[in-house]
Amino acid sequence: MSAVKRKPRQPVAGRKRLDIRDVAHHARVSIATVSRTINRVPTVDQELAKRVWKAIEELNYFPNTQARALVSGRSHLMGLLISEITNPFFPELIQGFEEIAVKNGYEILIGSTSYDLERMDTCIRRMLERNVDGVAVMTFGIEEPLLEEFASRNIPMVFVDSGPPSPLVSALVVNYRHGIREGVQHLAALGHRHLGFISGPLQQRSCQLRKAAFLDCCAEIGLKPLDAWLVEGDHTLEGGMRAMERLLAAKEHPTAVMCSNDMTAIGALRVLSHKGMNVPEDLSIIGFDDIHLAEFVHPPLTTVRMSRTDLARAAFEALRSHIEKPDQPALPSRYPVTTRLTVRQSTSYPPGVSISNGKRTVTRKRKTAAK
Amino acid sequence: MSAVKRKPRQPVAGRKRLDIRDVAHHARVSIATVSRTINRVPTVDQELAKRVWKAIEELNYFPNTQARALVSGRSHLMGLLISEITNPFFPELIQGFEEIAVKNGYEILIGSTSYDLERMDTCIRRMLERNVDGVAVMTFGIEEPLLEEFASRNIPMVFVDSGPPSPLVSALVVNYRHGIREGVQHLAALGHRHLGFISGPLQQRSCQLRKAAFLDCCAEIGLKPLDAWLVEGDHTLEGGMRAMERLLAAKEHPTAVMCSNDMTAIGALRVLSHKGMNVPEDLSIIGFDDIHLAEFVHPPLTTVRMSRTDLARAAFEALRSHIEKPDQPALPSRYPVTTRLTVRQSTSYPPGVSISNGKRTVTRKRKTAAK
DNA sequence: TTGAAAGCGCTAACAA
DNA sequence: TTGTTAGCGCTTTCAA
Repeated sequence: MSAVKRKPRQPVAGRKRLDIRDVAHHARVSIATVSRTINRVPTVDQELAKRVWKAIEELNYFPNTQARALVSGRSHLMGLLISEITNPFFPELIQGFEEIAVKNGYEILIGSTSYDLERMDTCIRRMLERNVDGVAVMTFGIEEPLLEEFASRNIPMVFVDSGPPSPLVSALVVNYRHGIREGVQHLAALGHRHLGFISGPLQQRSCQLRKAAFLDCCAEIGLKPLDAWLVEGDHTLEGGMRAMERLLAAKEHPTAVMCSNDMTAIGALRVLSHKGMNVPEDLSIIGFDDIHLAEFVHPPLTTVRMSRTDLARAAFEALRSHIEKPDQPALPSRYPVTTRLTVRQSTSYPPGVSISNGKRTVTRKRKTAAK
Repeated sequence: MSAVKRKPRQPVAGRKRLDIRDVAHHARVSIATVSRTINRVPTVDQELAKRVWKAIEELNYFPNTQARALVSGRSHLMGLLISEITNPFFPELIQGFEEIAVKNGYEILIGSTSYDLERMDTCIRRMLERNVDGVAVMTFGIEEPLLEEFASRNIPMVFVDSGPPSPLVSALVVNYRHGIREGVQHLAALGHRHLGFISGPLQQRSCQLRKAAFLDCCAEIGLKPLDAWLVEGDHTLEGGMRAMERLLAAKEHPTAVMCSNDMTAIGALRVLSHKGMNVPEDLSIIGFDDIHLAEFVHPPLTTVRMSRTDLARAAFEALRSHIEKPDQPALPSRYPVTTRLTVRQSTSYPPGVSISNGKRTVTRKRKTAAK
């Protein structure tokens, strides 16, 4: 009952921050009013609000996020689960996500799974412990049962291409077909009839979709790639090299190869260059993603662009609407993201077809002229 | 006085997590004992501890980080301030830092400044708001007065190459000279006398140091590069291209060029390839960093390796010792990080010197043979 | 419209 | 060795 005098706890040496009481005192109002002002509750008197803001300004106060999170049950933290931070696609995605998240008052917790179950588990645990308000699963199709942990706690998620159906889960639906069709038709228009495809790891849903889109788009125009021209890579540069070597080992090889991502394409380019083959004269290559680097390889890569900014924005918005309007009846649960071809210099006529179907065609220069 | 019955607040629909009380109840002990058990306070009875762990296991309980942070004053969050997440050097650094941080119970908050003062300010504010326990400033020498915000709050910091002197600040001291000397002497041993250098942005301390090390190492062996051979880049691929073009515009150009980072070197390689010049036959190139990509450009890049893992580990340890042993009298405040040359295929004899000083030398193949 | 006060889940001081 | 309890800084209910 009686207030026993205790020595006040000082958590870490001298690290005492200003708190809401200091502001309240300075502005001669109650802490409740300060809280309401900060949270822009409309019923606060103009005059008082002004005093509060002035005090905040003068003291350079900002609220303690942990306390806020503790009491409100919202951490303003979003988990961002990616495959591999060293794949250049992801930093670009992170950048986009971070930008929009920060602008809207969220912080992000990045988890890099490296396609490893145990790491995935650690990432999920970290996110659970930090109480993320939502999770963007940008691993492109490794949907683990592990993710049930989020679902069972009613933590919203957003997936790419897939994801368990649930009221709190949305999906970014990437229209691979659009860009891939442009790519296939671009090759066909150049005269290619022998197309190959280096896929990503086929246990990933997204990689299956890309490959299927490629095959369908070929079929649409009556093309049927040989089995030996369909090789599985792993979305790394090294994997791309290995895959291209396998492709070239076939008795006949295609005159154009589409790759499931740009790193794969860059690996393919390396192998061709090592073997003394010229791109696009001897073989055309198309990538996928349009990472920054794509423009700077030799030759600059023709590729299907999937915008990181679009992806990041859609993922963020999907999560935000679930978090902030949890009882909205009809939230969109599918967010479309499109893809489109960017033509650069890794594609041209197939060998020996530079004058075909009556059109006079200009042969490309071997070396790009220096500007 | 009287306990008024209130409707218990339910923060977010159904998101009720288990708390320490549930565990206490389940294990038939007090919450204090649960807390002590979790925090491994040695005075807990073995028997009780066992019961507590069992309860934790059975309930799949884990503590609420925000509550812990609030009461302990420690967020177990470290800020990681980098320049540009899309520069491949940084994801590799982040990966290393994240790995060691997570293993030790810390989470990281990444701030990408993009060399922009305003963004830097935002990053600092975010870190302050989230109450980071320490900050690793890996921007390589943009020390802003803004960082005073941390110092004035007694938040430990670690810098690369520099940083304001203070008891809570440590510095990673990179021995640029070691690797750069190896590079310069490697070139000299091959017969090069005309060396150029493409620096990074010279307002960065780290870039000044690299350039100075290069010049000193040249001087050591009696070499003095022409002014026209010392060009400033900006550590991007595009910047490297521009810089190399400027270098080639000089009346005479050097026979070997060292670059302040690998992206710059890769840009330089591009330009040379566009101009039809062969590396290393016409010009040798050395990079700096040894990013993953360095091995995969054409030709594979000879470069000075600065280990991201070493850097990350040193930064983490520096912060951790300040955070966890704040009153340790003699903490190391300088952590050495070394660099060393990795020889690949972008360096060779200067043109026309392939048979020199009596040694018979093998001319390199133009194309690397395919394996 | 405002203020007092009850917690959010936890740690740690103190009492037993 | 264990339990009781006062806060950590904030939001929000309730009463005024």
